Amino acid sequence: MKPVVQLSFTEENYLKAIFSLSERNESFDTSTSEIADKIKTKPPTVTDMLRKLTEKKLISYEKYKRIQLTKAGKQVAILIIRKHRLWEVFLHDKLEFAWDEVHEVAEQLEHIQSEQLILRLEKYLGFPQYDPHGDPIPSASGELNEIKRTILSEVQEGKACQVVGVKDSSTLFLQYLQQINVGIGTKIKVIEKIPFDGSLKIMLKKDHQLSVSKKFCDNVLVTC
Amino acid sequence: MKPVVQLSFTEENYLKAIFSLSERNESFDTSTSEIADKIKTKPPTVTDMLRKLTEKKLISYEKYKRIQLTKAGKQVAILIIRKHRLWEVFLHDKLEFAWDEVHEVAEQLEHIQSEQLILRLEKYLGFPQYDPHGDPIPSASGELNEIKRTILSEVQEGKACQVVGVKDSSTLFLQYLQQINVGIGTKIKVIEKIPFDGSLKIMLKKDHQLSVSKKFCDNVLVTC
DNA sequence: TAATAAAGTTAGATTAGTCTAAATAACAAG
DNA sequence: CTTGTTATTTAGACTAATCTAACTTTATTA
Repeated sequence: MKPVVQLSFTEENYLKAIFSLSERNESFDTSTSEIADKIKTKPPTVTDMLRKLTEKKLISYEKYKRIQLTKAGKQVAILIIRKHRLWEVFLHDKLEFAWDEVHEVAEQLEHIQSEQLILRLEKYLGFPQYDPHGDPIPSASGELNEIKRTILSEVQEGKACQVVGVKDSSTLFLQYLQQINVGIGTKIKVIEKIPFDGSLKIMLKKDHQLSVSKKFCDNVLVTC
Repeated sequence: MKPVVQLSFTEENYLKAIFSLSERNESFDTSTSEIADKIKTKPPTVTDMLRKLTEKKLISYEKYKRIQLTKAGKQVAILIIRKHRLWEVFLHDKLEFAWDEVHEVAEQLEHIQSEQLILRLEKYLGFPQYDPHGDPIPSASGELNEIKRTILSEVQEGKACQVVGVKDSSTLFLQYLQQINVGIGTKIKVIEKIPFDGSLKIMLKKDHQLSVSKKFCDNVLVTC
């Protein structure tokens, strides 16, 4: 599903901002000043842009009311996010940028216009499903898996999660996982986090508690 | 040698255009209308930009006179060309774009701002010396080797050139080269091109003529 | 060398994106 | 339900990059 109109760099950034702000509440909408904050502009600038995006039928909006993306607008936003995340994978996996250094450059790369480029990049990277932050990468047709992955060490105390993969796939690590009976789908509840060494006390089944090291938790991928 | 000022996308394009137009004559200069043609704008637009670039000391220019890059302007232009050509190598070598498809996308990628990105990309690509068209890639400090490489099949009838490398480095091909006594530095004059099958009649030493196939000529890299 | 053509510049207007200051609408709270 | 605060929009102005039309300078050539 290709976007019909050619959008400017700036318009793309507004759509992306509206998308991510909308995702944060039940009604999937946002406001002028929230957008202004996010984009780092002033509200009047946003109002002008809202008029423009409304004309292009990318958002639905009425004066003084809250703002929502239309189906078309959402589609565009998701494709930008797709490009952003694929570039992040490239920067991290191939150019060896640290996971917290990739965002800034990907902000620029996401606006490069070439469908071929993204399709080939995706193939070259081996059709990754998640970016280096654990966020899911939308498909070329705009499907977005909502589930975010993180490492077990970042799960909050008291929260439960489910194993979806590992970072380190060394034999030693995989053997250890088998031994303690942890695999894809295993449910884990974080009982306690020890600040001293970053280790965790976790619960696997009812009453089956276990202590695991920081290193362990850094290599287990989970969803909440 | 980093550019001092932050330049816009557009300013960068003007500098690049002025650079390539200047390269084409003895006096290393160009004119308003040549630039307008190249950038696909109208002459008055160019005049405005010339004033701006003069203020920033990137070109030397006086009303109604011809235009030259300053040392600083040349430096900026060369760094953009460096980025452009490195991206071309990436697109060709890694993403498998054909050599004639890479230019358009590289035109966009060359404006991405991140020194780290380019340094890491260069390393990732194995410090290539030439882009897929045979044009030399400037170093990070702005040194540009002026010699352009091409394949032997593209040398004009009657012209002489010198071997600098091969594309195909299979044992069979290298053995054949050795057998006919062709290596790095060998001088070759193209006597005749046979349009029928693309084969060439070449002269190696005085009176030592030889016929070689199109396939052969496509795999020998030369400079003129 | 004077007339004419070509190249280049100035003047004035336009569009996209931004701003500040002022006006207006929506909301919240006594 | 009126009043005050906050959010939003309008009005008017600015900058960068572009254009057309008109004017000026340079180059050509008869």
